[in-house]
Amino acid sequence: MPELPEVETTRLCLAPLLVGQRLAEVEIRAPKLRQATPAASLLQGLTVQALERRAKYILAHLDDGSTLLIHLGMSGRFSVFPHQGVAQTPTRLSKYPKPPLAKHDHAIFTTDLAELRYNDPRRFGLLLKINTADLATHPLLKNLGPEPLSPAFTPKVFYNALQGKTTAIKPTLMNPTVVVGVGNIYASESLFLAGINPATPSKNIILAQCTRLHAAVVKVLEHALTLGGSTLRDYQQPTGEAGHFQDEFRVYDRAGQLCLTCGTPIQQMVQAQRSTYWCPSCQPLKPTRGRA
DNA sequence: ACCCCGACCTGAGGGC
DNA sequence: TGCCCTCAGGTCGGGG
Repeated sequence: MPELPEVETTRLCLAPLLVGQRLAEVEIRAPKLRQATPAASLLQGLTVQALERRAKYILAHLDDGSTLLIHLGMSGRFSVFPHQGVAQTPTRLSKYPKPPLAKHDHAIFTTDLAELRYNDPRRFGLLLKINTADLATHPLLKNLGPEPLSPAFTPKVFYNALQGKTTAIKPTLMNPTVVVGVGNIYASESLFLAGINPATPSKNIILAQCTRLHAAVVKVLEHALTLGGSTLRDYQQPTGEAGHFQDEFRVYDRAGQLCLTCGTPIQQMVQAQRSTYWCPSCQPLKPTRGRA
């Protein structure tokens, strides 16, 4: 499910239920996800001091000098269930009473406010406890590029990252050393918005195109974030509500349907073993002059 | 240093 | 109904 808007939506929903709260009970049911999971005894009793996001990771800073690194993989999600009588958080909490534990509920965190369940059918996700002091040099984090919604991500920084790259721009957009948080949906959507063909070699993107693509990435991610991300199949916000950006898709998952801008059928191809969607008319392969 | 590809998993959906 | 194939929002590590 999770690209930046979905992960950030998840973080925003979890934060009021976790920050400042003690993990009174922790149950770890899967010994291994992408990597071995930490024992519950290493987490239980600790207090969450802050909940941050870096790329598609959620970082729960704990009061023993460690951080729980959380990744949702392809199919991970949280569900939250407030305790009865607990004042509602700013987000409406729709699922109550809580159902029995489900298949693939791999971790359960209980605070004074709520029960939070981490579920991930495909187990590409991650729960990893590391020393907070080691975060910057940790192999999973040290090579990450700029956050797309931060001032560090500028057209010039982006342009420089494309130089020398023969790889097509679409898989490059998904390369986290270039920019983080952009996955398969938002890569296709951003390229459509910028009018750039996804097969264009990255190094052939001229500065003007790069500036448009930079703006498109920011716009698409921000728009998706305001709509709670995209719900395909089973993704949901921790409250159980769906996101709504899927109703705004211009190309993703629309193969054969007509382009909403020009009426040309949307095309689908495979790049780096992932589906890419694009409009051959709005996103011509040859660089065209004068397109808005 | 870059680039490509397989691997890691489960489940849903389509074709026969 | 059931089997078999393909596909799915991500990332890592090995080899060229």
